[in-house]
Amino acid sequence: MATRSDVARMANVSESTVSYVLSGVRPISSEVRQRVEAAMKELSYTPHAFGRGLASKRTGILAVHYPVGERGITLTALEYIVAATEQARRQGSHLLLWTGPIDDLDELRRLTGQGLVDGVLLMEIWAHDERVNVLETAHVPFVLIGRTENPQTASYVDADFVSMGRQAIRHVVGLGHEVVAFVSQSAAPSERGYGPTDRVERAVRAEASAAGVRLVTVSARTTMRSGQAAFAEIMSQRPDTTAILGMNEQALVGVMNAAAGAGCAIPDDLTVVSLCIGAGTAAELTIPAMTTVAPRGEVIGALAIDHLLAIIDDRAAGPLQDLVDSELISRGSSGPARRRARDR
Amino acid sequence: MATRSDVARMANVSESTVSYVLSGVRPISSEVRQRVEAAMKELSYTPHAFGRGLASKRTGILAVHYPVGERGITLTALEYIVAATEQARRQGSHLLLWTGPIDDLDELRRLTGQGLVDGVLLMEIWAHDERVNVLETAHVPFVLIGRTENPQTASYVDADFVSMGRQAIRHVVGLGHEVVAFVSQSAAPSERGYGPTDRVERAVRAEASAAGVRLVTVSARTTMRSGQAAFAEIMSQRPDTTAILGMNEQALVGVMNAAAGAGCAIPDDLTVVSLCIGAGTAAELTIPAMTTVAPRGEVIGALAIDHLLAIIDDRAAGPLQDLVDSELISRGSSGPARRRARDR
DNA sequence: TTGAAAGCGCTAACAC
DNA sequence: GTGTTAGCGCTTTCAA
Repeated sequence: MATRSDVARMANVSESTVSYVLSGVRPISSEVRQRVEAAMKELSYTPHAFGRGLASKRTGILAVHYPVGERGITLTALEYIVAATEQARRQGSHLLLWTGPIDDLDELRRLTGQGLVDGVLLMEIWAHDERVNVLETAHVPFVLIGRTENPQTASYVDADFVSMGRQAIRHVVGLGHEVVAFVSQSAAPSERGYGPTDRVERAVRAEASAAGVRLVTVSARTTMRSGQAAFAEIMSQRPDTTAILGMNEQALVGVMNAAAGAGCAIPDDLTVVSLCIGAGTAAELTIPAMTTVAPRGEVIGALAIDHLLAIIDDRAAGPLQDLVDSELISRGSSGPARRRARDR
Repeated sequence: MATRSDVARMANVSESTVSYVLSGVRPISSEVRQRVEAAMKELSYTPHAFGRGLASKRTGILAVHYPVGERGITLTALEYIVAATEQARRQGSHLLLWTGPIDDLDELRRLTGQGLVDGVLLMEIWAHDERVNVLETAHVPFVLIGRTENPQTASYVDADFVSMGRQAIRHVVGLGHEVVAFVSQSAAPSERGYGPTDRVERAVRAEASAAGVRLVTVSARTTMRSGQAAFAEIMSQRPDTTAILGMNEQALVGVMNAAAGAGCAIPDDLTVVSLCIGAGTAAELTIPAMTTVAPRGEVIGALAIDHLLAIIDDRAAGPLQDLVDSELISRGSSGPARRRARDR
């Protein structure tokens, strides 16, 4: 591998001149520039990342922490990560993936203490997330994908769950539905302190009451069986329910299945809308495919990287905080409310 | 951040002694060792990765290239990546994720030319994969997850697709099935040169004929609708089919759906087995859940990292080539063949 | 407009 | 068993 001094020798200039040609912070005569560029091409010279990193205090490496844990990784989360990777690359940085436990703060300290990374992206943020403190005291630039309960000066990019609930309710209201059920997610121990589910639920409630629709809420675990039970419960509580929302895909698959079993056609007799906060994989696998309201992962991931780089480059005045609108994708599972329901 | 010289000063030793305490390649008196360790703790010293990297020619960073492309990323692939990340961490290395196009060889050259990474893991290997040449001529250690048509001296870890086909056939044969259908995956343009689908299909064919079962093959695209059509086609060709295998999840969901529609109960009337080469997400979302034969992603990912580190450390005599057995997970979609089928 | 030289934090001979 | 020192490849002041 050619080094800067090889290039300098070949171009008959000093070593520093080569650097300045590359960085462009100093005027260079076009004659010298040409010689240097020719030499670089000739030797197919690529600056050495570690040499540069040592000297410049900038490594060009960002890390993303996605604690895989028991929940496993979801396709939605993956979308964020891929988007972040691509945006980082576009901006000339590399992205390092770390999947260790969320509470392994020592490892986080070690990772940042090594001076390996310029900044960190944090995912799966808890309401009270210790990682924030660790990074703040270590003075390591970071951006949350998600939010703590009180982000204060922390920079974040998050899906706008309020608008997510609003979009879902407005969608069904626009289709004429008046009695709507919400399948909420019963909190597993591992969910404690994880905010999105609560936010979505509150938003759905608020928007439903603002729109004057009757909302019945039942809760289900993340299994199909539980969704089947939820459907039965809904129908016994409010047989006139014409639309079911939920943010728990597996349960919604169970709901659709139970509906079919009960002779209830989708979307003719029943509308189903999935609010994706996590998985995002079942929508295309049901018959009919599920209408979803889902975060725009590619926007969130890329924006988080932009913010992180802005902070690293000291271009950010205060904390950078953004909520990104979700996207409604109307597939086959939602349609106009039945006459019958209206006539009632 | 404390540096090595801070530690040396505090412990009243030379700077190199600090290094040797850390690396252990030189005998150190216990008295000195204690002083040094105390100083390191006191200053909460973490060796600087870039300093070490520059001096030692070892960066402690590995890269994994997963070309996301149009196919998107699958959960199976993700399992490999997460397993690799965790194994790398366990071995004291970091893993950098790169998702650029498979044919962006210049970017690959740049990545490795920067001296950033010690080695590379390649995923989604094509039959003729240019990346192999690029890395070989650049003398960058690498390991394939998958195989080229002729891997020769390249190290790889791959799922054993022959055993995968064999396991699936043996499973249904063991359950008494004698007429079996195989839903093959019609090759999309983006699949050209991607080997696993072919390997599985050949293995299924060979094992079926060895076991003396009748095998009818139909092909389907990766959609439910296509799977529904495939079911119809199978039933018109061989109405006595009692088991359907496939490696295309979406199509299998369609098959199960069409079967239900035709009054065909699973697993009582029909057994369905999914050979997972890619997605691996639908199995838990059908009713009943699908029996699968799937690669052991956590084994493959970890083994690939071990091999890569062995090559980097020059511990590998020749190419390291491994096939990893798949795992049959019997869920609800497979069961004994109906009497009726046997009586025939 | 260009060159010289002092580091960045660490490793690994080479001395003693 | 321990210290000294010459780099690793690059950036960036300071001089010219």
